[in-house]
Amino acid sequence: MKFKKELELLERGAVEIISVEELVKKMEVSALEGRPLKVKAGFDPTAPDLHLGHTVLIQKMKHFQELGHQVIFLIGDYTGMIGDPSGKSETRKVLTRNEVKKNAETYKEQIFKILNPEKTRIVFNSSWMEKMSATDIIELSAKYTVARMLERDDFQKRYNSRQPISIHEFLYPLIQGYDSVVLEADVELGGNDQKFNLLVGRDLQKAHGMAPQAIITVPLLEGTDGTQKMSKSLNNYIGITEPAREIYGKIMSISDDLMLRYYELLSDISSKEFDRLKEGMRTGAINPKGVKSMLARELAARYHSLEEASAAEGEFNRIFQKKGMPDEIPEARVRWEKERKWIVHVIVEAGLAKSSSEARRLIKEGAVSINDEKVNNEMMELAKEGRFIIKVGKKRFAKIVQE
RNA sequence: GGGGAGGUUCCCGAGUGGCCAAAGGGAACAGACUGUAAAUCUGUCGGCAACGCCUUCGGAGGUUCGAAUCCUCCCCUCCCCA
Repeated sequence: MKFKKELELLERGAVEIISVEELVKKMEVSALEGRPLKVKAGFDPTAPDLHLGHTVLIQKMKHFQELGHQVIFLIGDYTGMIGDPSGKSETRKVLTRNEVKKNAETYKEQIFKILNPEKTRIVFNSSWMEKMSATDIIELSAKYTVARMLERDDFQKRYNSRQPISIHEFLYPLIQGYDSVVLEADVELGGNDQKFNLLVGRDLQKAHGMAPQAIITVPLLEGTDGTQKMSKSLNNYIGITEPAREIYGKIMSISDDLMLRYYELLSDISSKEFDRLKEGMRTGAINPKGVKSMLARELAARYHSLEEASAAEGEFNRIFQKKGMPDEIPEARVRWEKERKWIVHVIVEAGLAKSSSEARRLIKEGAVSINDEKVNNEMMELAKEGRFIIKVGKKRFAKIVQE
C-alpha cells in the first residue's frame, strides 16, 4: 500500500479514521497535484488555556504538518456563542470581539510551541457566519433532521433523562459542519466526543456537492483524577503554560495506571521503549517512580526547557522526599495593626486558606507549621517583628512580609 | 392551550412546621500509610476572635411563638395530551 509510513504516523494514537481508504486516496491526489491537504480542527474561543488534553489533538495536527499539509486552526467564536452541547455544558456567555481577539493571541502563543506557524492558518468562523442571513440558516437547517440530531449520544441522553435541550444547540453541529463546507476541508480532526459533529460535516459537504472530508478522531485524555476527561472546569488539568514545577509535580501525583495512558498519548518515546518500561514495571525490575519522573521531565521540558525541567525535578525531590522547602517561597504581605496578630488571620490574609474557619480547621488537623514547627494552638499569636515561613498542608507555602 | 412533576448547601440527592447549617453519596481539603503515587483508613467540609451569634434551601411577599417545609404572586426546568 502506498503511503504506508505516512499512514502509520497518522494512525498513531488515533481512535478512528473514517475512512482509511478515503484518507489514502486524498493523500494520493494531493501528492499527484502537488496540493497540500486542508486539515481542519476547531477550538473553543473561551478556553485559551491549553492543557495536555488539547495537545493530543494538536500533536496530530503537527503530524500532518510534518507530512507537508496545511493545518487550519479554526477558532469557533461563532459556535462559541452556543457552546458545545456536550454533557452538562451551560449557556456560554457571549464574548466580545476584543475578548475573542485576545484569546486568539493566547492561542497562538501556545499552539506554536507545538505547531509550525508557517504551515498554520488561523481562521474564525464568525467571518463567514456573521454574513449568513436568517434565510441561509433556515436553508442550512433544512439539510438535517431532528431524528438524526437525536442520534447524537449526548442529545439522546439528555433527552431521555429529561434534561433541557435548547433548539439552538442543534445549530452547533450544523455550523461546525458548515465550516467544513466553507473551508473545503479535506480532513477534520477532533476528539472522540466530536465524532458526531465531524460526521455532520461530511453530510453537509455531500449536500453541497463536495467530496466529504476524512475524519480522524483522537482519544480524550483523562484528567489527573484518572476518570473524567481533562478540563479546566473539573480542575483536573495540567496546563501547558503552567510553570515547569507545576507540570512536573502534577504528573508525579497521577496514578500509575494513568501514567501509562499519558505515556501512550503524550510521550514521544518509541513504542518499543514504552513496552520495555511497561514490562520492567510489571516484573518489578523498574521502579514506577523513575518511569513517572521520566515522563514528568519530558513534558516539563517540552513546554519549557531541559534546564527548567531538571530544576523542577530537583525541587520536587527536595520538598517531598526530604520534606524541605521549595527554592522560591512566594511572599505574602500581611498587615499587622497591633504588636501581635492572631495566626488564623495571618493564614487567611496570606492566602493560605479561604476563611478563618478553614484556617482553624487546618490548624486542628495539624496541617500548619511555622518555621518548620507544627502549630498546635489555634489561638496562637504572632509577634510583629518575627520572621515567618508558614506551611499549610504539603504544598502551600508563604513567606510572610509584614506591613 | 390543558394536565402533571420539580427547582435544597461545589455536584448528585434526602428532608413536607420545631430535634435542620439541613441525611447519604461524590468532589475537595487535611492527617496516617507511601513512590507527594494510586488504593485504603481517619477527620473536616456556610461564615464569624466562635460551647454562642449571623446568613443559607429558585425570587418576592405572607401565615405562625417558630418555615427548606404551609399560603399568594413571579421566574425557571421536565413529562403527558393538543
